[in-house]
Amino acid sequence: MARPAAARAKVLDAYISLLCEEGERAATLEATATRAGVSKGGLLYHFASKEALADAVIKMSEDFVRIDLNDMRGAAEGSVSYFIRTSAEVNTELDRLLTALQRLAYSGVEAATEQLASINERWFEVLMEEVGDKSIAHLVMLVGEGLYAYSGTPGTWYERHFEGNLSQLLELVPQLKKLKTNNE
Amino acid sequence: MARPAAARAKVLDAYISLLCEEGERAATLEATATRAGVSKGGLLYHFASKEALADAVIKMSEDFVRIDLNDMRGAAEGSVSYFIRTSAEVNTELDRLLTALQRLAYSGVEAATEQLASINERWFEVLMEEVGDKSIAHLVMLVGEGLYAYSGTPGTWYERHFEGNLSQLLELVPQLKKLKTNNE
DNA sequence: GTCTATAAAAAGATAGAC
DNA sequence: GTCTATCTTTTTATAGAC
Repeated sequence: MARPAAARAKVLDAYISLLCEEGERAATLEATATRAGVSKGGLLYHFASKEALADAVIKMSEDFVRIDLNDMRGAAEGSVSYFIRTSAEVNTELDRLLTALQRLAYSGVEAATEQLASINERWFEVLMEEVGDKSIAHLVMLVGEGLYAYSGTPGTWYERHFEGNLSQLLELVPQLKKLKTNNE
Repeated sequence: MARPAAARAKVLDAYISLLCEEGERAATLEATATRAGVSKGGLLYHFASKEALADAVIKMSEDFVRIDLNDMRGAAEGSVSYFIRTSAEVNTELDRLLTALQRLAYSGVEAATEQLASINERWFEVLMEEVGDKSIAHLVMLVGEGLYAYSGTPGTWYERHFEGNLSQLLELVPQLKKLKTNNE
């Protein structure tokens, strides 16, 4: 089995797409199977339950996050710029996975909540390595989360006012890193 | 009917609580009715359908947002500080309503998505009145969204690293307002 | 591996008694 | 206004043919 079950990957991709584009309520087994072009029975051969589908999303997110953390640490532009820039990216595989995770978490899937917490913890560690100051690292985390949240929801002020201005935000990064705080 | 239907308010409150604490999937008619201490039939007398419940959340959020926007405009500390400070507040009625809205939006309820978009648009307007510069207003919106997102999900780095440091973030506000951008 | 058919459970909603 | 009983639809999951 050099290339294991192309159908399995199609099902998982369909599930993630539905989560991202239409929300958790729409991501039923039936809708997922249909979008993947298989039957419900076919889907359930690869994923024995809905929980198994969610677990697969979590597992897949972990693979992509590890790559991201590695890239972030090695980024020539610095981890802060890398983090802010990529937080605004849409439709990368990592972004889709994070969005899917969030939809699951907000629907009540505990394991997804925990994975998101773990991811945030690790991003924060890498940022701290570069900026040293806790309050500045906090600020960067907040900006990143804001970018992620807004870029993922078209139709808000973001689309009308912000989109395209990311470069200006990135120009502020060196100034952000020099803000003075009262940290001990 | 000086005090119309205490039960109705209890049902709506139960629904909002379930959305916030356990996610949209858990907020079924049955669970909502049980938490409110009424039967399913009793619930359906006040809210004819699930959609009616969601609509009531949206309507109620509008009332509280109008008050918030007014307070924001009149805040002695300035709208930026007010916005950042209140974005980190948890368990205020407005915060609960915004969280409930978000859960609905991410589950696929269109009207909730639209209401959130409208709210963001109005916050942005008020911030612009104070800071003038688009990029700075963007930055503040992003920080606020980040604070809101993180403060609402216990168990992340926020709880372990940030909580209690809000005052330090607020001390950065005057510096943020003086950042230099290349806006025309 | 994938399908169809079917079962089992959960969720949303109606009807009518009180 | 609130309840119980019931119905319908949707969703999840199983069984077994191909």
